[in-house]
Amino acid sequence: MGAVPRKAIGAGEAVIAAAEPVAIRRRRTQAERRAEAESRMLSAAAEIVAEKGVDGLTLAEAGERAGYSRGLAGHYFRSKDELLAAMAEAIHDEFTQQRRERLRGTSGLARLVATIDASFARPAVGLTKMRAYIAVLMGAAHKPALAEAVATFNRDSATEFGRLIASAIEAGEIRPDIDARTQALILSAALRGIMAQWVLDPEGVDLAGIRAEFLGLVSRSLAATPIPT
Amino acid sequence: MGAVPRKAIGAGEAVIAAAEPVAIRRRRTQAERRAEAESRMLSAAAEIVAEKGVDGLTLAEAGERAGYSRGLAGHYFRSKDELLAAMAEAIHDEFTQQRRERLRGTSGLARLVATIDASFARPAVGLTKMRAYIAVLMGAAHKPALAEAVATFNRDSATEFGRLIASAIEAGEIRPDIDARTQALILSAALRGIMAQWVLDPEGVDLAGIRAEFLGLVSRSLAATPIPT
Amino acid sequence: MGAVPRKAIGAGEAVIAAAEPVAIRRRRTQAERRAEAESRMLSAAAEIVAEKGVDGLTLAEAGERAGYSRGLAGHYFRSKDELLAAMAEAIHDEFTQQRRERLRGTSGLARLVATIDASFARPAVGLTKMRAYIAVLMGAAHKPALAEAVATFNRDSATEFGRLIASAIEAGEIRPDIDARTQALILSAALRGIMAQWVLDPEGVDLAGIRAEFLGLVSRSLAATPIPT
Amino acid sequence: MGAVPRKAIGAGEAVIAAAEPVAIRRRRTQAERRAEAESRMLSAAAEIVAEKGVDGLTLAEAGERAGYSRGLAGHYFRSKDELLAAMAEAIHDEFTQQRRERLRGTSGLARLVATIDASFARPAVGLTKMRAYIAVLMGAAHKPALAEAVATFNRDSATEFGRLIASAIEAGEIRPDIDARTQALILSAALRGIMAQWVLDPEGVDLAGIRAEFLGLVSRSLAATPIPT
DNA sequence: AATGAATGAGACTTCATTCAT
DNA sequence: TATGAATGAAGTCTCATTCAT
Repeated sequence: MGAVPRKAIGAGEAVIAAAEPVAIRRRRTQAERRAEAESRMLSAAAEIVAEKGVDGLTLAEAGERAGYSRGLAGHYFRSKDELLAAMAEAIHDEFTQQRRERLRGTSGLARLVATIDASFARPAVGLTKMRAYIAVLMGAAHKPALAEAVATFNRDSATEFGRLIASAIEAGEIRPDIDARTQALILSAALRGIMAQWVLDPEGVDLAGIRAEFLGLVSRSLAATPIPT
Repeated sequence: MGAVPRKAIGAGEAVIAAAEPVAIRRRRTQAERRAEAESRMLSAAAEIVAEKGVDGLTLAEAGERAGYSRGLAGHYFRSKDELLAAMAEAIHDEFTQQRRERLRGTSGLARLVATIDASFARPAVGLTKMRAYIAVLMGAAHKPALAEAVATFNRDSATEFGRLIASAIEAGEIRPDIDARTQALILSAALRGIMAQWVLDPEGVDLAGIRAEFLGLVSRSLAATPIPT
Repeated sequence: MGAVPRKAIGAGEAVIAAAEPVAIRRRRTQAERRAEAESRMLSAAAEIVAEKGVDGLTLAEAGERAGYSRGLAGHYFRSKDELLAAMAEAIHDEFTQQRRERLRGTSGLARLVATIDASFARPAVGLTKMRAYIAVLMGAAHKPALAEAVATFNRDSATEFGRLIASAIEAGEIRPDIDARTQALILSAALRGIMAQWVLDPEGVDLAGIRAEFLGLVSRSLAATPIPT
Repeated sequence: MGAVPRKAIGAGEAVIAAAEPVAIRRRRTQAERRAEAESRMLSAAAEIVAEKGVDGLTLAEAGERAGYSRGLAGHYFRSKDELLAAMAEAIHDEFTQQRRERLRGTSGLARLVATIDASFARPAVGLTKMRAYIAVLMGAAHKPALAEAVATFNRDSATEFGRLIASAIEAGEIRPDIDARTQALILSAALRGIMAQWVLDPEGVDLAGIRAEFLGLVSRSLAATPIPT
C-alpha cells in the first residue's frame, strides 16, 4: 500500500556540480526535488480521487501516499482546493497531449474519427486516471475550485470538436444539414457518458465493441458518404 | 437496505372505521405523520445532494431543511448511506413512473423515440432532481451504498432499451445489422452524458436543440427508413 | 436472541370474569400484566447489563428484549436510573432469597460455612445474573442511582457476616482473638473478588477447586479447632 | 495496539549535541512536547475514569483536562479504546514498578508478605489511580480493548503469586498441602476485592486494620509455622 | 525545505426524554 | 395502557489549517 518513497538523490549530480556554480546547482536541485514531489503528489491525489471521489481526497493522504509526510501536500498546495485544481489540470494536460499525438497528420473526417478513437484509447492510460477525470468533471457541480478548470475543458473540447466537424463539412465529408456546435456537444457528452459507464463497471462494458458500434453510428449519422470501418 | 419500513395501512380499515373511529384515527395519523416526514426528508436530501453532491449531504441538514430537527433523519434512516439509497430509489421511481406514462400505447421505433423524449422531458421535473440523479449515478463509484442501487438502475435501463431496440428490429423499423445491447448502452450513456452536461451548465446547453439533433442522429443511424422529425 | 413476546392473554380469563365484578377483574388483569411486564424487563435489563455493563443499558433495548416496544421501559421506570436501581434490587433479592434457603436450620460455624457455600452456589443461578450483580456493585462508584442500593447491600452483608462470626465466637467455634467486623469485610470482599474473577473468565477459573481451598483457608484461619472439610 | 508510538530518543544524541545543537534542540523539543502531552493526557484519563468509570471517559475531556484542546486526545490515541488500553498499561506499569521496589532483597514467605504489603501500600499512590485500576479490571468484562490488557495483568499476577508461594513451599515456610495456583488466585482476588471495597468507601474501610487482620489470616492459613505479626 | 504538533469545527450516530395519539 | 414520533444533547472520529521547530 502507498508508494515507495524515493527521496534518495542520485550520486550522478556531483558530476554536474563541477560545471555550474554552487548556488545555481543548489537551486536547480531544490527546484527539481520540488517538481518531483509535486508531480508525485498529484499522481497520488489522482489515485485517491479515483478511489474515494473528490471529497475523499485529503491533503495528508496525498502527502503520505506520495511517500512524504502528512504535512507536505498542505505545504506545497496550501489548500485542498488548490491541490484539486492542480490535479485536474495535470490530468487534462496528459489527455490533451495524448490526443494531439493521435491527431498528427490527419484532417477532415479522418481527424474526427481519430479524435473519437483517442477517447477510446484513453483507458490505456489507466482506469485510475480516467476515474479521477470523470470525478473531476462531475465534481465541478459542487466544487468551485473545479468549476473553472472544467469550464475550460468543456470550452476547449467544444471548440475542438466544432472546428473538426465544421472543417469536415467544408471538405464535403460530413453532411451540411447538421448543426456543428450541437453535434459537437452531443458527441463529447456521449463519449463522456460512455467513459463514465466504463469506469463504473470496467468488466461489464466492452469498450472495443462499443467503439465499433459508435463509429458506425457516427458514420451513418454524419458522413456525407459512408465510411469504411 | 432500502427505505425504512412503512407500516402498510390495509384498505380494509375503512370498513372497521365505523366501529372504532378513534383507534383508526390514531394509527392513521401516526402513520401519515411518519410518511410525510419521510417524504419531506427525501426531498430535502435530493435538494442538498443537488447543491453539494453526495458527500455534501448530512443527516442533520436533511432533517432541518425538511422542517424537522437535526436528529430526525438519523432517527428514520439509520445512516447516511441508507438515506442516500432511499433517496436514489425515490428519484429513480419517479423517473420510471414518468417514462411509463409517456410510453403508454406506443410500440416499435415510436416507443424508442418516446423513451428518448422522456429523458429530455425529465428536466421538466426540475433541475434539482436531475442534478441529484446524476450525482447519485456518479457517486456509485465511491459509495457502496449507492453502487447497488445504481447497478439496478443500469440493469433496468439496459434491459428496457435493449428490448425496445430488439422489438423495433423485429418490426422492421430498425436496421438488423446492429448489436441491440451495445446500442442500448450507447444510447443510455449518451443521454446521461447530455443530461450531465446540462445540469453543469443549464444556461449554456440548449436542450431543445439537442433533442432535435439527437433524434435526427438516432433516426439516421438506426432506422431502416428515415423518421420524419 | 431476545425474549419471545408473550402478549397473548389466555382464554381462561373469561371464566373468572363471571365470579368477579368487571372493574375488579380488569384491574387485576392489568396489575398482573404490568407485574409480568416489569419482571420481564428487569430480566432483560440484567441480561443487557451483563453483556454491556451498566452504561451499555438502554431503556429501548430493555423494552425490546423483553418482547415489548422500545418505549415501554421508559414508560414504566421513567428513567434509566430508576430501571437500574430496580434491577439491582431484584437481583439482590434473588440472591438473598437463595442464601436464606441454604441457611435454614444452621448455626455457629456451620452457618458461616453455609453462607460461604451460598456464594459459591450462586453461579448456579447463572453467569448472567452474577455478571450483572458484579457490574452493579462496581457501577456504584459512578452511578448515584446504584450507590444507595449497593450501600444497603454492603451494610446487610457486613451485618450478616459480622453476626455470624460473632455468634460463632460466642459458641467457641471461632477463635476470639480476631476482629469480627474486619474479618466480615475481608471474607465478603474476598468472595466478591473471586466471583469477579470468575465472571471475567469462567473457563479459566475452577470454582469448585477454589471453594475447597477457600473453605480450608477459612477453617485454618478462623476455627478454634479444625473443621473436617 | 497499545500506546501510540513514541519516537525513542537515543542516548547517543548528547554526543552529537556539541556539533549540531540547533537540530538536536529542535527534535528534542518536539519529542518532549509530545511525550509530555501524552503523559498528561494519560493522567487526565485516569482521573476521569476514576470519577466516571470507563464509559464516562471521553476523548475530549481527556484532552481538555490535560490542558490541551478537545481534539488532541483523539489525535494521539486514535480511538477511545486505544486511550483506555494505554491508560491501563500505564497504571499497571506504575504498580508493577512499585511492587518491584518493595520486593528487592526479599525471598520466601517474607517476599509473599511484601507482595501483599505492596498491595496495601498502593493506595498511597492515590485513590484516583486505584479507582481507575479497579474500573479497568472490571471494565474488561465489556470492553474488548481492555480485556486483552487485563488478561495480561491476570496472567502476570497469577504467575508472580504462584511462583512466590511455590518457592516459599520449597523453602519450607508454607505448608505443602495447598495448591499454589489456586491459593494465588484466591489471594489476588481477595486483595482486589478489598481494594474495590476501599475505593467504594474510603472512609468506611480501615485499610490498616484490614492489612493486619489479613496478614494474620494468611499466616495462620498458609504458614508452616506462625509468622510474628 | 520539511515535519508534525496542535486546534477547532463538523458529521455521524446513539440515546434519554418528552409528547402526541 | 402502550406505542412510537420527535427533539436535542453528547461522544467519537476525521480533517483542514495554522504554527512551532
